[in-house]
Amino acid sequence: MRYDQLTDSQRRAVFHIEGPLLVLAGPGSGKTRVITYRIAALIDSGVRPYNICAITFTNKAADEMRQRVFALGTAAGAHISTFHSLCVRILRRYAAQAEIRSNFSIYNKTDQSRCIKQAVKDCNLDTANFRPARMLDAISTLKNKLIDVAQLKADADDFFSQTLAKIYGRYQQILSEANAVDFDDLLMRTASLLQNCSGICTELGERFKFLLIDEYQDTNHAQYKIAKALVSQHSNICATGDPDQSIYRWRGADIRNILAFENDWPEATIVKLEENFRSTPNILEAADRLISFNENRKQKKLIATRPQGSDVVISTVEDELQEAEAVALRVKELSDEGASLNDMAVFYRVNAMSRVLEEAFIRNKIPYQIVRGVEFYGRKEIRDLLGYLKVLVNPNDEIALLRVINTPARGIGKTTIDKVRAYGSAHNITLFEALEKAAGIDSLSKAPKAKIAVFVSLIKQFKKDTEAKVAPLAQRVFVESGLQQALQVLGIDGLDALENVNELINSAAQYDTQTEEPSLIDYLQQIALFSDVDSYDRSRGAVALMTLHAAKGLEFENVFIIGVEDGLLPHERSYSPHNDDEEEIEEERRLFFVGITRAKTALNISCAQYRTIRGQMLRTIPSPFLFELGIEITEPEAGDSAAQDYLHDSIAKFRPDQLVRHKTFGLGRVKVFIDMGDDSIVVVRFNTGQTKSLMVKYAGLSQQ
DNA sequence: CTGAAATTTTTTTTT
DNA sequence: AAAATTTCAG
Repeated sequence: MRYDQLTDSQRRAVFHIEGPLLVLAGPGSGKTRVITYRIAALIDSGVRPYNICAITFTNKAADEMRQRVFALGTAAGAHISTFHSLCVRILRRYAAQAEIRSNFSIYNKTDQSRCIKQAVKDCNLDTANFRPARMLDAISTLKNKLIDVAQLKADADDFFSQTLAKIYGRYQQILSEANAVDFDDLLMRTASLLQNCSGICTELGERFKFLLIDEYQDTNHAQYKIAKALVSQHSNICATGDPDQSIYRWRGADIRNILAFENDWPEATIVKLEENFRSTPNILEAADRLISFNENRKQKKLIATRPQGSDVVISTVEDELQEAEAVALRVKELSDEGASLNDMAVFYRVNAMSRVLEEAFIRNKIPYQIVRGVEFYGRKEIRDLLGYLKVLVNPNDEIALLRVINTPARGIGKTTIDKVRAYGSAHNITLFEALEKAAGIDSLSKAPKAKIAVFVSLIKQFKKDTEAKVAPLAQRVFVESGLQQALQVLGIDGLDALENVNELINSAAQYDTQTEEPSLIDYLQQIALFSDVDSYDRSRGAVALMTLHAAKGLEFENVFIIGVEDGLLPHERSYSPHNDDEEEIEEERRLFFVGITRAKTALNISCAQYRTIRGQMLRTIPSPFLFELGIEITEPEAGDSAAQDYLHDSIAKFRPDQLVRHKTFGLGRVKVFIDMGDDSIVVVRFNTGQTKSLMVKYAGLSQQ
């Protein structure tokens, strides 16, 4: 009875129980609903929830899927997570066979970058010729293709590959000494575990009798291999996705996985979902015309089911300031007409574009949220506290140890650390072990030895608590490590940081209550896999600002896509000097397609004539994609449109304690504001220590 | 050893 | 323009 609302093709996907199934689902085709109902149908047909594994693209999507399944009234217990989370679970469970200790650290970009620099240095190579970022990229590509060091060494036939093999080898060695893995390792290690240990492969195949993978167009080779291994006994795989929405090629996603599904599983049933229940015909026509310019694709229809709506608007504006102002004004209008801010979003190609928007939203007093969750965990104070926690769980984690050993400053400087490291590598022990034996290191004088001893005992004190709940321990570490005091003495400058740490401890407390068996290991491994959209809260009554990539899988009544200019979308880097030009341009086109198809009823696209890029105001060229939409482009109105006026007709007002930024003095806080219309004066105390009285009209202060 | 200042580098998207 | 890194002064 509860399946009544499904269309025929959705029904076919939902009730296909046994054997391989590929659901080619266009945007807005109710794919998520199909997956949810399919899980329910499986359970209705007698499958135990325990035997179902659904893989989503983000943690957020996994959370929502769990809630949806729960809302259908089916028994809980199906495993629903991202590929990476699943791999963490598997690697922890079969740590011994995977040749890893289960308390492994997961290294992010910053950590990886430290390791690769060390690796290049250890190989006696110059970081100018072997750019760390490029090396990491190359290694990531190799890992996604499941090429390990030994294989690269065997295949390397030119100088670059041979050198890369050396760096790769050393990099892996550094990670393994730190008992750490990077994101790609999670997949690669799981893939090789499944390949080399047939017992484990069988065991997991029996556990997960039904595998569902969403966003299959964005799986990479490693994920493909893992999926294949998991279903090797029963072939109960259901992949859902849309080749036209593949936007992660640069990260190793291989669109061939979805295009060649029928080759892998010749008996596969294929269901196409071409009806679109999301967008108005206007929007769909634009999307369809755009994507049809891609050569490399399978024909697919976009069938509109909604009645015709308003036109898609493409407007040209003077520069990014006016673009942002125009968006803000339109948001206000819509909001005044009764539209919900929750249901509006602005998409852009690069994160740097959010700043101007943010200022416009603040100026217009419109609530907004920038969807960038990982940024929170990148803050200094957060990484410092997490650094301590990581050391507690995994004392081999040298990156974390080096981070916290002298944070807050406790007189253990570079020279001291270098001596201890030298001792450590000479005696083939880890840095932490060397610190424990610091008293016996001859090259150290008395003072540093004492300081090290204090640090070591501090860590050992904390360690007694690692089995308990996370939040109290985090709180204790924050206080007793001296981090809290270091922030408190900063006074007003440390308030934001203190606030952030509080937020972290709160979220840890939430983890403690929501998780069945909370543990510090699990907590750290989970937050390492946090993604941008995971922080998005649709109920916050705020307009969402995010990159086009983050927009994947979401939908909004009103969508704005800004900066549709050549060099930005398509991004200049996709006109790479080397190979595959067309492939990359097509991916950019798909990215635009994804953005457009998020819109339910109104879509505003804009393109500025000038844009400030890296501090320089440059003339732009409209994106070639704009002309592919088949929509007339609105030129900027001559004279005084509302958007052009805001800079001239209103002198900004400030209030005491407000944060402002000055071009040369930097950040400061308003002490006094004297409102005299055009001649208003503002007194600001800058972080440099100086206090200045400025004429508002000349100061060029930006509100923070 | 520390913190500030000067210099250099990097500039797409992110699980 | 912002971030990362190195150098410098105390």
